[in-house]
Amino acid sequence: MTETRVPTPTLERLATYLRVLLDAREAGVQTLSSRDIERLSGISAAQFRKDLSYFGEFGKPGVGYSTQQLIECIERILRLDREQPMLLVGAGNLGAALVGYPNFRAHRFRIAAVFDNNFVKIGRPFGDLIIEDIARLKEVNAQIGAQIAIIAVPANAAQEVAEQLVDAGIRAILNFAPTSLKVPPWVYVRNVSFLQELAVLSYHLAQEPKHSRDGWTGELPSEPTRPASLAARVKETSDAI
Amino acid sequence: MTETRVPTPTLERLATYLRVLLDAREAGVQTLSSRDIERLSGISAAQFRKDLSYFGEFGKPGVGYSTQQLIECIERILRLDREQPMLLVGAGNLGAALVGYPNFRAHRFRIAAVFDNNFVKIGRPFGDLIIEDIARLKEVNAQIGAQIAIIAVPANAAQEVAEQLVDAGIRAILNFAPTSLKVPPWVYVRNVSFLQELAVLSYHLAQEPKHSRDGWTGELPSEPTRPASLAARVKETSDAI
DNA sequence: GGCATGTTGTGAAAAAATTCACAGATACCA
DNA sequence: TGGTATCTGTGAATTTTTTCACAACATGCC
Repeated sequence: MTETRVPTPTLERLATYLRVLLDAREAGVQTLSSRDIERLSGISAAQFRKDLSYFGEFGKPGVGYSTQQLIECIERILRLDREQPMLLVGAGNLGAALVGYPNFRAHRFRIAAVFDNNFVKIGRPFGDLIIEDIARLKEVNAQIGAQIAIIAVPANAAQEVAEQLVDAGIRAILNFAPTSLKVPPWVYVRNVSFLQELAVLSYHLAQEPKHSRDGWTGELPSEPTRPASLAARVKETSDAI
Repeated sequence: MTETRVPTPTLERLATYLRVLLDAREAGVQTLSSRDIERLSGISAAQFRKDLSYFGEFGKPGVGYSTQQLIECIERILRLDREQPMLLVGAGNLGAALVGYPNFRAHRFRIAAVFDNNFVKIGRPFGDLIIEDIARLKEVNAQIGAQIAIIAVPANAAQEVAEQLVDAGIRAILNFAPTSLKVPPWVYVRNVSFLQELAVLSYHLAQEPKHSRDGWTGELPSEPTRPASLAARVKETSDAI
């Protein structure tokens, strides 16, 4: 493992591995092999091992990976081992969903401030926060020191917001607006596009199904070696996301 | 262009091209070259041409692409040329954001029914709709005939929901729950994970900035040949997503 | 110890995706 | 008409990512 750049797909999968590992720890599983990960995540065992190999050696041949240890390693790699304050711009429905998203805290992400440009909303409570005037973005972030921001405003406002964020010292942006942001090279942007996702789904509907229904039993190709407790199903009314 | 399977990244980019084309049409632009697309989308001209080549020949050498014509072609490819009813499961904050998402309609996606398992919510209005009992999923979809569904429930409920959706005849699922769904091979699933996106951002914060700030002027490397109208900025209070 | 079983880490091979580079087509102008 | 400039479509080259396959290591059992 020398000084290679890590592929983005690898980073994306790392978050999946972490989720699986946390579930396993919850279930009291001390050790997992790469094949266990494959079964639990749908990502191939070889892929998993290769992904980890970019960062070092974490497993023990013949045994597997210590759940606890690997969790800690991945959290360190992804910088999930420290509190990460974030700025949210756009106090609409999506913003509300993000502010209320319960899983953020488990990964030490915290929305530290919400901004909007609608003077009717400014000053109103929003989750635990008060909606701030977008004009005060730089000022507020001077206190917070967030490096990550989430853009949840309409496309026509997104570029301007991005520029304000960059000015406020933001180095990474999660952009939900359907537009291509132009930012300086030291700012990293990831776009989330619901329409893009739906479009890809839609395309696949058009294709002839390559897989027939024959032979599908509804049973998962599971290995009976592990107790079912790992995949225990919580069966109760549970709040939607 | 023979019978090749289309790469998924190509499909994802198609939605981006479409967005750019719609903006251009709105601005009255009749024709676009692949380099225009590159400037507007950030995706390279060669990539754009290669992507289209999977589906046929749409441009005119020396001229470019007819905005209107290419829009129609991409909409046909992505099956965006017909009404597409969808089922939404999970009437939480995220569900609310999706039901209220304005851009769906422009692409002929329509959330036709919302389901939840929380008896307190069932029967209550949700956007234009009434929240239905998840138990009636199959029954309701017998009327609607949706092929696409969106899962916006917590991870521990997602697998069960997926199975009910499959039973109700759904063929494509957009999954917001942080879990790996097991579905029959004729069902196509795409996962959206906010945590995954944030984790990748977080990782990049850790990396040494490869790009120094030197030479960044804030100016985009734009070509002055086209009128600014195309990138006209709407400057007003606009509702967040 | 010796052997059977199971697992990792990783070069090498394969597959997939992107970029290059250019022939050929179109438009425009003098 | 010929010359110049522009732009597409695509085979080939390149780069990136995934998969394969196996040596080396660990464990448990007799």
